[in-house]
Amino acid sequence: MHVVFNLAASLDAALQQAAVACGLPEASAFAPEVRTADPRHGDYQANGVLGFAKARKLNPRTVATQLVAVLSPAVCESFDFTVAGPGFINFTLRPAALRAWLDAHSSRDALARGGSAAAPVAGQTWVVDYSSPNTAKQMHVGHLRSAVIGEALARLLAFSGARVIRDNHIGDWGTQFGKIIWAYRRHLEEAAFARDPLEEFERLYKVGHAAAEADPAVLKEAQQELVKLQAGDPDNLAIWKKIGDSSLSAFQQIYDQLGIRFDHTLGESFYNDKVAQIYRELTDAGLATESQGALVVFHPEHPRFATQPFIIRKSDGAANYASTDLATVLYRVGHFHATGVLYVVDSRQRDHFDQLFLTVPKWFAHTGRTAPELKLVEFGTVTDAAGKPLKTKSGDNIKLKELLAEAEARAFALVGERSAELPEAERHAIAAVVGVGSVQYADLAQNRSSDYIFAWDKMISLDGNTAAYLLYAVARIHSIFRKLGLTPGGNATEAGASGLETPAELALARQLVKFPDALQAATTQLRPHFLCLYLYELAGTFSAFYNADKVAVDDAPVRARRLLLCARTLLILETGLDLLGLKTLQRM
RNA sequence: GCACCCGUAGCUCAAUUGGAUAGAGCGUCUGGCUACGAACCAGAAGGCUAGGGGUUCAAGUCCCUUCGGGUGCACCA
Repeated sequence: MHVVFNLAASLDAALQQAAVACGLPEASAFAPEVRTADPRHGDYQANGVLGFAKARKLNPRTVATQLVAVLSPAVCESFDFTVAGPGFINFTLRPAALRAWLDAHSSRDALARGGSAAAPVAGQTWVVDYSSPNTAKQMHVGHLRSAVIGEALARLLAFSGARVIRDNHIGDWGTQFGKIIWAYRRHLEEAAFARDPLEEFERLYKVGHAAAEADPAVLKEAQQELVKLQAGDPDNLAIWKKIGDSSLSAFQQIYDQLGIRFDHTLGESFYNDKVAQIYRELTDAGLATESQGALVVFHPEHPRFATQPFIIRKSDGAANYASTDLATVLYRVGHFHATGVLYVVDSRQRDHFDQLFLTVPKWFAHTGRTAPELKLVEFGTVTDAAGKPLKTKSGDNIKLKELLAEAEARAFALVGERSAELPEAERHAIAAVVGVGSVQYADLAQNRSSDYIFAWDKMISLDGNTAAYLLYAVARIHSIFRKLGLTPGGNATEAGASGLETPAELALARQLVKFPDALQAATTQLRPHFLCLYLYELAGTFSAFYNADKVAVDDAPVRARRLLLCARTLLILETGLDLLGLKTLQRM
């Protein structure tokens, strides 16, 4: 029996063929709309007959019955189906078809081949613009979501066959550097700098900022430092470089914990010499005009941006983030040949990106270029229980370094409770995976658009839709194989497996074959929570199976088929968690 | 003032973009370890989807409106 990776998509195609075969009027306009179904109704359901029939004054049930009568032999072999309700077609996979899918998808490579076979992004080049902190400041909780969500999306796109370019668009060219350099020259504490350069730069910024606030003469001096820096003064450039280097190495420690590795770190300074071309082209195209001394773009067709300007050059002649973001688009198209760009940013920047996305197509059209697809992947704010932006008690931003350290400490305490018998070094290693994974997963599991309430108890919790629950399922499966001295997915382990039979076995197999749907939903909609939800349900279905049917039974064919289910569950859980950016464990 | 986002069980969140009886977890209650990890499982209770109107075979989802919350709006990104 031949089975494809994405069964829903294959049913969709089969129904379209059937529409032609049974001579439906306007058959080419028929969209079957096959989706995974509530288990009460089967494995997949086609909803499209209703709308199609209604619009042509046909009886939906009659149309559905006609379609079903001419379904291809391949579909009939794999599925049972019925016409139900007002005109739904329900499909239920036969056990042999479930088994065939599981046999055909026994490795990560097989899953990846399936995932990229029909994916729209396969072969395309996508730049993912995420994380993007400012230098001279430590990363704080506000930087968490972009990093975590961006990394997951980058992995998902790559798994679907896209060429992915991870670009950390750091803020390394702002006005803050004048104040830092001013303070660096006067108030640097060598010992503190040696201990943690970034913390010292952060302190120097506060010193410089306060001094400039208090004394206009200082402000002037700081501005002079900035002018010197921008004019290429070697001393100031050296200080600026030092700030950048120490910032990047501090960022890298966080990225290492989160499993993030960028291909490029091209910050605002990189585009410093590329903005003049932007001013010129936008002006020549008639898009940019002078207003109140600034160079701005209006969009007359838009209700708000007809009057709310997109400022691409400040009235003092300096670039701002609109200038550099425009230059960045051009670079990514010209240099990386990007099909599109994902901007993983806080939803408060919506206006800016709406304006950017309105400007780029007009600009590219005027200059005879093909505009890339620009997509805003926006996310809500991280808040406390009261719904206010998360801060420390003293009102500062919570440092990411400290947040991750606390997550590990909480996980370590938990591992001590549950698995005191493991060596301490292993407990620490486990705590690192569980702690950081919990933070990542709690963020990813929720629909990114909404604000996100940060709560340790919910996050590090052992049950519910959490990282620990999923990691536990993974560890338990590894444990089965370890006890039996077998390798997951090994040919010998699964040889002679009999057909799937018990309700728990079948339920687990049904859940496994729906991985492609979750993968597709998460990737095309750029919403990792669809994958999280799926993996959580898979882990739950596995636990039910594990409780209902003993794996290590004496009956060899039964044991082999249950080991096969264990191995596929493990494969999909580990693949899925890896796509989300989480590490997994063999013991915990 | 203008614009955008949001309001789902006591709490935290889903609902495959208009599909069938709105689902999970936490908390509460009842059961299950001399079987492979109980960090688990089986079950119960809990809802006028903020209120009102509309669109259609079908609305938590789309349109209008009221109320409540959040965010953005001339040079910080």
